[in-house]
Amino acid sequence: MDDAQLIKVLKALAHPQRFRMVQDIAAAGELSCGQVGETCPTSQPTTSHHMKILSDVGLLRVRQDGKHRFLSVDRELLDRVSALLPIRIASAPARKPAAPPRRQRAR
Amino acid sequence: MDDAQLIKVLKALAHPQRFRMVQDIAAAGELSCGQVGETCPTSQPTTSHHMKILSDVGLLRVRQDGKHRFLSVDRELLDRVSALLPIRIASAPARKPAAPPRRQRAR
DNA sequence: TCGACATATTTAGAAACTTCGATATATGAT
DNA sequence: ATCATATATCGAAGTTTCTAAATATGTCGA
Repeated sequence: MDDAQLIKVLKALAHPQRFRMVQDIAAAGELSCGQVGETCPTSQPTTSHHMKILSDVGLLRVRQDGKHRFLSVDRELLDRVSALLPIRIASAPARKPAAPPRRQRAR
Repeated sequence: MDDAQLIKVLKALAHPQRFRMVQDIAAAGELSCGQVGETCPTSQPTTSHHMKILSDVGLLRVRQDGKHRFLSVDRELLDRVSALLPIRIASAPARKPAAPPRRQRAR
């Protein structure tokens, strides 16, 4: 997983409602979309939209069963993100001055 | 640190430029605002804006020295966030249906 | 005090995000 | 086939975030 992907996962989690959805699904092990919606204060389309964001980055797995879609949390991905975060920040290569299109004064 | 604060830190990190700034500062140990700006493709006000967001959530420490402000990464906070993330998601209490202002059908 | 440098704030427009109502699609039951 | 349920998509309004130009603030040295 590269930095860009890591950042996408962080962004997906950095929203109160999505964070709670992940918590709820993790607590239950597996929930249908409708069950997740029951604890959400927002409309069904909004809930669906957030679930898409979470599954797009891989945090949620989707299993279809009849007319239901059951969601579960990919804990392995979550753990990988958690473990990677400090590493990616601590051991990034030092970078030298980038592009010149800038207004800052060099010393 | 409660969930809301955790989410704020994640949100602060979930931006490519801010993430890189943290990486650069961590790699150098300490950098002045101007030095950070040298590797940023954006204007000085924008860079300053992002630094404020990062320091507001506590990810960056600021030390003033003369006319320079030196930034360093609070690795302890970063480690705490990293360690807390899977825990907060894995061990959140199960929640039952919330407020009724919803359009979703109960089963 | 004045001038130069380093950083912050204000202002404003563009872009992205969130949300919802309406509607569409898919699946199982009758 | 038709209908009801479950979920997704579309379109648009409201809000927030990002960005930069202009300006302000603060600090040092002369």
